[in-house]
Amino acid sequence: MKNKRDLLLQTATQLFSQGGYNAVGIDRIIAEAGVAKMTMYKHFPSKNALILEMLNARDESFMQSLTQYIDQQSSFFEKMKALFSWHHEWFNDKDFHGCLFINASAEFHQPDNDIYKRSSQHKQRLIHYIENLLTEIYAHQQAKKLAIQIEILLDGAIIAAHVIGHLNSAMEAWDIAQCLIDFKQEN
Amino acid sequence: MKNKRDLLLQTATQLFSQGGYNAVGIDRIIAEAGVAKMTMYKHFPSKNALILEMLNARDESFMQSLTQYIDQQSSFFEKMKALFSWHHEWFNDKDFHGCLFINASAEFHQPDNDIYKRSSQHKQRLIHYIENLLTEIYAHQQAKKLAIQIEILLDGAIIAAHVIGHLNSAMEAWDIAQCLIDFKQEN
DNA sequence: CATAGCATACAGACCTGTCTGTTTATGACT
DNA sequence: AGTCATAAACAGACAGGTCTGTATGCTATG
Repeated sequence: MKNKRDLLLQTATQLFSQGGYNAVGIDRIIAEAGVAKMTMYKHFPSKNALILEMLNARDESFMQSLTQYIDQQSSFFEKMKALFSWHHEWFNDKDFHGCLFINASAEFHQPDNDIYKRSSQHKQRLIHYIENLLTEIYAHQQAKKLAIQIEILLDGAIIAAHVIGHLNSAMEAWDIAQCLIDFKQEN
Repeated sequence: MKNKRDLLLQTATQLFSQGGYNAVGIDRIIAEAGVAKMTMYKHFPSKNALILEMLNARDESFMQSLTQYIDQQSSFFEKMKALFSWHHEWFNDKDFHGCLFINASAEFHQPDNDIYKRSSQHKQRLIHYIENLLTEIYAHQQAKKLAIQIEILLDGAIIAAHVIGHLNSAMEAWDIAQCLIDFKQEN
């Protein structure tokens, strides 16, 4: 049997993803995880704390999975392409229910809310990673601007996949990115 | 005094926008609107029905405002630019709390949920409108593909503005669009 | 024996939707 | 113009359910 804390985080990730944060209660999470309520409250002092820790874990596994996927490629062009095809695979997973951070922002968007701030942080971390990828080709200033634009493409693709059900959106976004990025300087 | 039904819809729009759908209760809506609970339940049989009607009204006013704004322009280039600058103004409104339809999809994303279906419908309606704009320049097939890509740009900009707080995202998206669209055929 | 986890009940708050009875506005007829 | 019937909105209590978080004992395993 797994560590109860990780089991709770994993169950919470799945249920919050499927049902939303406010709609899914503590009782359902502990029932699905097969864990007593007191065990959960020993590991996480509140539901909000559970959500925050779950987002932390998700941020970590998201970035790790993405970077590993991209690191398999060597050329700049292939790396950028991998950035989009990783998203394509994500959207076409049967358990895709949108981005946990975007969805969290939808439910908790008071500026001082920790969950909201954590979601924003995740997106900024991703932008920063993309920016680093781009510095292989671009100057600092331009990489910064392009990173934000690519993040716009990726988030737009997430929404198109989730809300509209357009499961090819990541490839559409990649089309746009190719038109946006100048690959001529490629090494 | 206004029509109570419209007053309720307007109050619901504001409160759901600020606080989210599940977090805002009926009691708070009727209190803010200064309307009795039975009056609300006479106009809308349930909270879900209120949300649906509110989304209908928002869809209508959204499209009307956008199309009026765009119709002020005559050239294709200026119309496309207006599409993005309308969004820019929206994001920089002090009452901007993200897209009501994206946020609704985040809270209700069971495939058979009416609210989810309504949200998807709104996005599709917008895509269709953009597609019509594009047919001025492009062939049917290409306009269809481009419309989806531009919708990806707009939704990405919404997320960047709402989640990351990047209030210039609409203009960044417009930059991308200009690189995507061929204006040489402009009349 | 001690620690971790179990089951379950409970308090208190809140939520949706219903019920009742009162007040106000409207509008038609004399 | 004045009167009265009808409809709409009002206030507020209430039922039944759900939610979070706490408290209490019991069990099993090392």
